[in-house]
Amino acid sequence: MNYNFQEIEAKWQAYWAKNQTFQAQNSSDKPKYYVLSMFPYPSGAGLHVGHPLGYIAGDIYARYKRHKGFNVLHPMGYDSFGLPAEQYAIQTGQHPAITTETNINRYREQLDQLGFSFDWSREVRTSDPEYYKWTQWIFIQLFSAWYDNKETKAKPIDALVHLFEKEGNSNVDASCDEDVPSFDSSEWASFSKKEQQEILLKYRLTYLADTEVNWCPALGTVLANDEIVNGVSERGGHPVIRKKMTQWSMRITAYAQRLLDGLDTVDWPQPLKDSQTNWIGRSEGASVTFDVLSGSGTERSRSAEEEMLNVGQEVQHDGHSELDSESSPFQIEVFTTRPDTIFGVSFMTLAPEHELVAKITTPEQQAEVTAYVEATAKRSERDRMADVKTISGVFTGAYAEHPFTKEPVPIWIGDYVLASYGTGAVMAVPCGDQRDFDFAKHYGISIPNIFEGVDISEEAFADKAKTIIGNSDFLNGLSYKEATSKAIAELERIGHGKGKINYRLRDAVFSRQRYWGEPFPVYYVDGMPQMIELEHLPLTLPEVEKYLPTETGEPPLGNATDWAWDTKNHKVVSNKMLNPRLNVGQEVQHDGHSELDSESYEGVYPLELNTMPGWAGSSQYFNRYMDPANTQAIYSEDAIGYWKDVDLYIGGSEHATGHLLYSRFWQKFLFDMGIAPTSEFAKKLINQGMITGTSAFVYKEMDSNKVFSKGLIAGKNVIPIHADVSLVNASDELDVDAFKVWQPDYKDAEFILEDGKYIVGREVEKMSKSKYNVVNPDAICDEYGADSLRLYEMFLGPLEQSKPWNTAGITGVHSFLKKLWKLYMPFFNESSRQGSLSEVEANPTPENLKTLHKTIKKVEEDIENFSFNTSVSTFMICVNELTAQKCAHPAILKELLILVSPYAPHIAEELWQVLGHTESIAEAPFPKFEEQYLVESTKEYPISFNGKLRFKLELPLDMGKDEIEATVMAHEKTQAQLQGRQPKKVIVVPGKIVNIVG
RNA sequence: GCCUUGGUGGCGGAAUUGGUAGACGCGCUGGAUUCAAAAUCCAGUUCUUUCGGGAGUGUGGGUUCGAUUCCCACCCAAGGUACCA
Repeated sequence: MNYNFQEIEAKWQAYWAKNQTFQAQNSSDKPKYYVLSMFPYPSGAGLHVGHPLGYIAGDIYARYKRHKGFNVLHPMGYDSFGLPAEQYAIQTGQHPAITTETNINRYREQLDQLGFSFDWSREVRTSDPEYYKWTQWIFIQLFSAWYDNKETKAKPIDALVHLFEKEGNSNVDASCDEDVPSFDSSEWASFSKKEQQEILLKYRLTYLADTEVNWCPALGTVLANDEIVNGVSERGGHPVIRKKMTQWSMRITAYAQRLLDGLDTVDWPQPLKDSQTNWIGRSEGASVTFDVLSGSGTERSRSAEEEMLNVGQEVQHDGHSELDSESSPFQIEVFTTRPDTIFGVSFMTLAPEHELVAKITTPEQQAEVTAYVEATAKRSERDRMADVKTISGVFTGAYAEHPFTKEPVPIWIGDYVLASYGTGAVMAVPCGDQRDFDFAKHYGISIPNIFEGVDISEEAFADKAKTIIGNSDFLNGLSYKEATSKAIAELERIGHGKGKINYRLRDAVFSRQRYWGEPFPVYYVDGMPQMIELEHLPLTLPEVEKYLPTETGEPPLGNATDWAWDTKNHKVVSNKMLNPRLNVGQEVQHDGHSELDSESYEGVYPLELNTMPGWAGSSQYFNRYMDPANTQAIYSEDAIGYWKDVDLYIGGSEHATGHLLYSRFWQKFLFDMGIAPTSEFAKKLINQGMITGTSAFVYKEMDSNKVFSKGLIAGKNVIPIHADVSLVNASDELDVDAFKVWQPDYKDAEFILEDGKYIVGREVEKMSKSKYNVVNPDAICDEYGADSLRLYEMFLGPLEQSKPWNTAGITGVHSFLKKLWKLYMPFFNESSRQGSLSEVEANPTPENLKTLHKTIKKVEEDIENFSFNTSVSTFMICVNELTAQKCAHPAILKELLILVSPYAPHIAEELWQVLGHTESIAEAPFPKFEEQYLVESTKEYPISFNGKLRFKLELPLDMGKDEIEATVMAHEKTQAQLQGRQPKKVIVVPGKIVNIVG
């Protein structure tokens, strides 16, 4: 009986589906374990061999935990909203729902083929209205909440309204927009409904705001920072510009500190934690306010000219004490991480976009400043970033007053200061910051030294640890730390600043001008957003004629004819029902509305035209799996109370600052609202590495029709052209005829061979359709089976490392499976297709037991450490040893099967049946390792001299230290005598090893 | 630049409370079986050598009887991030 993997795999996949072997229950006597692999976006290209790597690892762990007696939840679903389906729809008119469905079916087929233990009864799809109903619901929850900085948690907005009614907002410390006016309870009461709503919107965790966004004209949409790579869109590589738009935003910044703190509580990879820490970008320092010196009249202008003339020298100003007495109309707030260096300030720099630039610039400098601001605005963000070396800036003519010395400080503008970080203004300390130093050098601004014993003639000194402040009044002689806290205390005392923590993290823009995403459950009354009640959700996507933005520049949903909300009947109605006289802030052009009865307008309002971004649907899917069919709530309290959180999450590191940050944010919010029981959703996370492709190249000579084999290209001017890897055999030999059929452009090309073969060049690249290096799992399953593929993917190398795919090596694991199969053949009874145990009676030999328990120990350790690659080796050794031992004992073979079954479940099930079991192996208890079978009576000790192996001695294990020493000494004496030298001294390191010291 | 991870045969990679470096697999070499091939099985395979040995885990130092493993300095590669004040 041969190992017929195709028959076996089909049989067991059908068995698992029919018996719902892997369906999880939401309660159990067993402890729970939740294994989750990141759900895929079902792209049209299907799976390649790189995709299943993480799924296989997760599946092995899930199956292992099942053997270990856990109630395992191991679900799978699809992140099925996304741009590719929409792009395809724009090109072909095919509805994205249809292409998505087709792709999902293809994915399912491919996944099923690999024998995963997914509980498909819990499948979710983010584009399913029954799923995105709850995405919309979470949006409403965020809209209905504000963040209380005092208690560092989110609270219902009703509580805030109550506070406003009682005492206004003076005692409220909330994460909110900066331009919130202060008011008391009577003022609040006097506001109109609309004014109240406008104020509340500034507090809500999701809010509408005019934000400067990354607008991609080619895609007609807004992109998140992480969707832009090197200044162009990640998808398509189109240019991106800055543009102001009214957008929904998520107040993730409220959670900045908690997102940072939470990282210490989870077992996630360090690089991933670091990249989130980096992304949040906490810096500790102080905000300092500088008064702008008023009187930018002639006197001030003259000073400015002097300043410009007396470059590099300290400028003495007369009469500025007079100016001090004048009250300053403007203040510049800066953020600095080095308040200790405040006496080193010799100028200030504002971002060109800073709002004060226009107000403080003196008439003399006006022309130059305006020209500079305009020139900067024209340059794209990309140009500005690419051009870091060029120093540019302009003096505004204005001065600020140093808060301590009261000296005037010239105010410059420069594009090295970013409007989007901090306050868009810096106090420049050229002696302590290289950029300030370079700027000062370039424009001849003075560089006062405020460090003790440091030479700053060549470059700035930024080493905090070695800093001793000098030349700084009350800070003299202090270290960085002491000076910082003292400077902050002084600033606070004189009312010119305070300690501050600044974050790089920005609020997340949540609107997308796309069709294929979740619609917002939002309609507008008098321009103010209103939420649709839960019982009327989901608000499903409307049909549209075309998927592009409208001619008036509205998002694709602007094309929908039925996209208005009837608040009386709680349903979507035709746009024609809209009252065109309503001032809704959105242009709605309709013909023929005059025919309509004005009553049709009553209570009908326009709906939001934007859709949610890709990360909306993926930010809570892991919790929805716990109770996916629930129509009353996102999940029941019982379900989430039982499963709580993900125990093991497996996925790619590319989601570090996107999905994984947003998901943590939503989880913390739901935790605050008492909807989720934990504030982190995944205890442990593993990033599987990427499987790269091995591209093949042919070499075409420039200006000729010749294509040279790899060995012949030296000294020739050739260009490498990708060849499809399926046309190349394991020895890098190209099937030239097949290549000509595949690329008809080359059908007349002359292929220059070496030794009668055309040898291709090889290079490791990312696996991609365009590089023709994609290896498809289907072909491999056909030829070697899913079990071979699963084993091989694990065998390739450590899970977390990226590694190149090379199909050639799969024969190794495949022949292991054949050997394993052979081991069980004595039990195979052809007539009954069942094993019979009667033929065996002998006990397992000590060798059998030793091999087995060695394997149990290693495999268990490996799985716990996610070192799946080494356990495949362990299996191979085990099978080789048992084969050599002619082991045919069912007790040994049974336990071995359970060890193998997480890795190669189909063959394990089949052989399990061969051994006479009628139930699935899935629930069989994991073998227990017993030390006694590994204990030996003697041990071989390496005896070394000066680190080099001299000889080995086999000694009884129970021998004491002195005895070993004596035995080795005796041996050494004999050796020394034989070699005619003096014997060396013997030292025994307790429990370890024997050494001989000269 | 900064942060992180890593650097071991022809290749993928084993081995860390410091203890025989190169497990296991691929590839390669030789052999068995076969009319032959595939498949299977056995043996060999870090380099070098005058067959005694010598060298060897990115480079240079250090600690130690003994270092792939620990310490210091440097080089290289991959990933992340970047005028972040």
